[in-house]
Amino acid sequence: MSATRRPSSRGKAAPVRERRRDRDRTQAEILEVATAEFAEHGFSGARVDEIAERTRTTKRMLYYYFGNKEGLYVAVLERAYAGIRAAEQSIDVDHLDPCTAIRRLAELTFDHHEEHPDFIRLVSIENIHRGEHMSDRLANLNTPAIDLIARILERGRADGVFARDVDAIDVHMMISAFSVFRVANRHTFGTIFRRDPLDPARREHYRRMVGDMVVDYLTAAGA
Amino acid sequence: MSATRRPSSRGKAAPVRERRRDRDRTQAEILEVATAEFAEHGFSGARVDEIAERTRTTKRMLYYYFGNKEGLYVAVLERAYAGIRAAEQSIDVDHLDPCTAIRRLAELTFDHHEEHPDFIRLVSIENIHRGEHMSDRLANLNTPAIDLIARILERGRADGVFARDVDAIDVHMMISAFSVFRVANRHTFGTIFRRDPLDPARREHYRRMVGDMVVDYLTAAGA
Amino acid sequence: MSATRRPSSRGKAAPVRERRRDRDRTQAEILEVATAEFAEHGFSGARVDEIAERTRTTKRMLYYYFGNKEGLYVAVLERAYAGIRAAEQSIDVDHLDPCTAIRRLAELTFDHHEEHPDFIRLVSIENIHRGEHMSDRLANLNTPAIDLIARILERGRADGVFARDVDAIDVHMMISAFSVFRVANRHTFGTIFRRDPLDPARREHYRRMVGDMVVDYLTAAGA
Amino acid sequence: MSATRRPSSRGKAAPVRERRRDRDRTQAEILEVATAEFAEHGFSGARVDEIAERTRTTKRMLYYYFGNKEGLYVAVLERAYAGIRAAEQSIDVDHLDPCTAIRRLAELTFDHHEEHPDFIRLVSIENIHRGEHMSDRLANLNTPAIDLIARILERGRADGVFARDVDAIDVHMMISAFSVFRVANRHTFGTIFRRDPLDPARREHYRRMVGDMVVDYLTAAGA
DNA sequence: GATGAATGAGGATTCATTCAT
DNA sequence: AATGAATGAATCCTCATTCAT
Repeated sequence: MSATRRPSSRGKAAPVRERRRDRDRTQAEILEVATAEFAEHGFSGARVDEIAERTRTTKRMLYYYFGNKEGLYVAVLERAYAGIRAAEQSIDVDHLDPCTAIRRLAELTFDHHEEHPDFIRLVSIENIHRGEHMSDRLANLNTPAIDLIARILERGRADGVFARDVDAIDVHMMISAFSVFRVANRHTFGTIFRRDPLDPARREHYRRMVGDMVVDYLTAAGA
Repeated sequence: MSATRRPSSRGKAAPVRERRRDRDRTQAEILEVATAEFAEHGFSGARVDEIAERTRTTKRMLYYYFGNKEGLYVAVLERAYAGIRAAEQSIDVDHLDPCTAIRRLAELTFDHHEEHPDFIRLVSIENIHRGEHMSDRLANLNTPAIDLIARILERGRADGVFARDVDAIDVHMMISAFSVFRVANRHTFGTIFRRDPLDPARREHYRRMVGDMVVDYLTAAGA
Repeated sequence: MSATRRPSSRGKAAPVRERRRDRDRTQAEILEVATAEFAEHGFSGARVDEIAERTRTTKRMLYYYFGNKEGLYVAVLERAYAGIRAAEQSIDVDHLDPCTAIRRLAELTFDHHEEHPDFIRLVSIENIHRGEHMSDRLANLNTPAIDLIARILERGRADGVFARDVDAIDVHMMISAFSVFRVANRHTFGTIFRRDPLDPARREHYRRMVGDMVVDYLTAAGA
Repeated sequence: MSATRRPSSRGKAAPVRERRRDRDRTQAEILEVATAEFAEHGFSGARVDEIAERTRTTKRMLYYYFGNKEGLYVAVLERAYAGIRAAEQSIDVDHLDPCTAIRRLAELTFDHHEEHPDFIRLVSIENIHRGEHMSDRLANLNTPAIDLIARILERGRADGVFARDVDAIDVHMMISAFSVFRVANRHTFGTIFRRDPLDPARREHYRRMVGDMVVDYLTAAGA
């Protein structure tokens, strides 16, 4: 208790900035908990009470900061997308030859999705809602992955190694499809075919598979 | 229990066979409506009242036939999987050369998913629930697609056209990933990249893409 | 307890009609209580919980029967207007001479409003809401008072006792204004002028006053 | 208390008179906005947040100046009554003959209420609350209208033109009833009888009507 | 005098499910 | 085999008010 109480009451200064930091910290905590709850149960299944209870604040604050359940959900979604954008922005494959570069990018996407199942779940959930909470802000954000792929494709074609006529968005879709499916459809696929796509023993196999898939497609002789 | 069961067969009506047909028809109607509702809103978002209202029977009947909301959902899910099984069972590609055969199969999967978005939605929804409603019955059902692919792979390797070392389930996963993603993630992908994966104008392109992808992968020189 | 339990379980018959009567009785009870609550506190001030608590049923039933708070309010309002319509319908002044008849009608309106302060309050409340809950059904109902007044005016003019050129609706407004004001504005008027308009000691005086007012107006020499 | 009061008058600013003017202006602005809000939605329906938001000050100020919601409402009510008092105080009809004078007064009341629907609404609202916020201050204020009417009645009786035995308060009630009803019950009356009492086309008719009504009543032959 | 963040208590509404017949 | 009425337990949300500075 007393550990969380900051020594704020000295003199008159410093409070505004600190209060704002509190505010941000509180919001961040709410978003953290809400992300878990929405990812676990979907929008309808998520419980506002449950989120509030796992926070140091009260339910009232969720409404104070985010308006209503939907506002909170949208904030969660935007935060999730901001995360993957940040991850993509730190990728640098320009120094690799085109084949290695695109394989590397596929593997990083593969890794990211495996490590962020909650993001994948949120995306599935949002698609069930027909993307109705995707604000324009999300659409207008830059998409680093596409730019990366575009540069790789350009180099690959200049080098003559990529024969396939396809653009960056579709290549991204191919990589995403595989990487997302493995996480998103893990349970139905695993149950029906008795093979868990996330089984660590098969991880390397699948990781190589996504790279092979995209490289083979781009370099195919008959393309 | 037995006290409430009346002999009922007195008077003119009550032919047993006809009553059963009525019963089946009623159940089928309920399942039809429930499929739409669950696919549209997910398990938590679906409303029992809504399902009942769009049926010619009453809410009480849902409980009479399916026990509770979850029982109805499970029945909907099983019916949906039975549908795709039936579709797969009617596929015959044994007369085609391996490359054409696998491409054909990929295209049929691609077509099926495009034509059955509700099935894709139900699968997404069930994965959000971590497949907890996937009964053993679903797991134990035969999986025609896998058998088909297995036969094609065998022929392809015998002919020497398929160099890639991969089994039928993983090939199926690759095809499914692409075909499912296009439908399942249509909205988020479409919003972010401003390209609707289901745009009819791009349909042929994507259909060829899934075939190229799997053929290139299986036939890759370096494999 | 056992007194309220009807001996319904004999044989198989009779339940439907009886159940409906129960239903009607329950609804009537809810409306009775709701009328008091809305009249006392207005729409916003009224508490659904409070209404439910003073009923033999539960809060859930209010929603079952009336949809929501507003639906209940509208039902209350319509029932209140139905009451005054019924009262007006039983008035018969055709056998009286025009002056006596219009005076009689004024007095009956005066009496009715004094005896139904909750109706007057509901009308005030609904006017605060700009009549937004006045359904067309209310507007389309016949208005017995107007017909009565119209007949009296006609006779009075035929007899030559009513010189004033005015129609039934405006005469009704004059009578209503006085009779409603006395009840509706009792408190502010009473406080400011230290004279309670509903003081029984002044009742006869005001009752005669409304009659004089309308008769003088209709018969005025200079009209 | 006194600990929080700082001397404040150090440096250039802080002229006491100016600060008071600021204070008065702020209060006046709050009252203006609060009047609209309370008149529109009633006491329970009014929102403190809404009032604060439409003001240049903050919500905290409402509490600082008026204590709580009820205190603000009382202030609004008193201000509203002060307004009509001021209006009445500027009336001068002593130079007119009694009939013309009382008709003039009735018309001025009629005009005032038409022009101040928010005042009429506040009065209705306060009556719903059984006048519980009418402070003694309101009761003790002088009532110019009554004095005016009293003088007119006296002159009229001295002249022999007013035969009716009635006092000023009751005459005021008759005039107010008509003038208030027309505004206060506009919506219910208008809906039911399909005649808007505030229709500009009928304004002159009603204005003459209130004058005729009171003059006829006071001068009636049989009185 | 002034402010933005915070909040406890309550308020309307919904939902899957069952009861009586 | 069928039905309309009924319901307990949540569930989302709001509101006047106060706290810390």
